[in-house]
Amino acid sequence: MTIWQKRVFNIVKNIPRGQVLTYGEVAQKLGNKNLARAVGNALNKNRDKAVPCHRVVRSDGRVGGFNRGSAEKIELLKSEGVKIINGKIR
DNA sequence: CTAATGACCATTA
DNA sequence: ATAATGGCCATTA
Repeated sequence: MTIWQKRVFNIVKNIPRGQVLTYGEVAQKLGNKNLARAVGNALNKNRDKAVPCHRVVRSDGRVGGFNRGSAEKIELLKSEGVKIINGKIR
């Protein structure tokens, strides 16, 4: 567990149910929007279900990756009321 | 130390 | 609309 992961998780942990943030938005909350890639890198290693890492998506509306597969990520989001059309948010 | 990798993003063609 | 490109940063080999 690195200090970077703690910073990322603290943001992601506060995402309400049914809401999503982009990797870039999370990066901006950390002070620098260029951290988007590193944010995904941290979430990739997360296996704690207390942090809803499935609520972080890409800026182009696609869901992005997931450690258990993108399909599972989509199902989780749909079960929370997030609308996904043709693999894209909204 | 360097180099490669990745759940990204904005720009360009 | 899609595809390629360059850049960004933390982690890992």
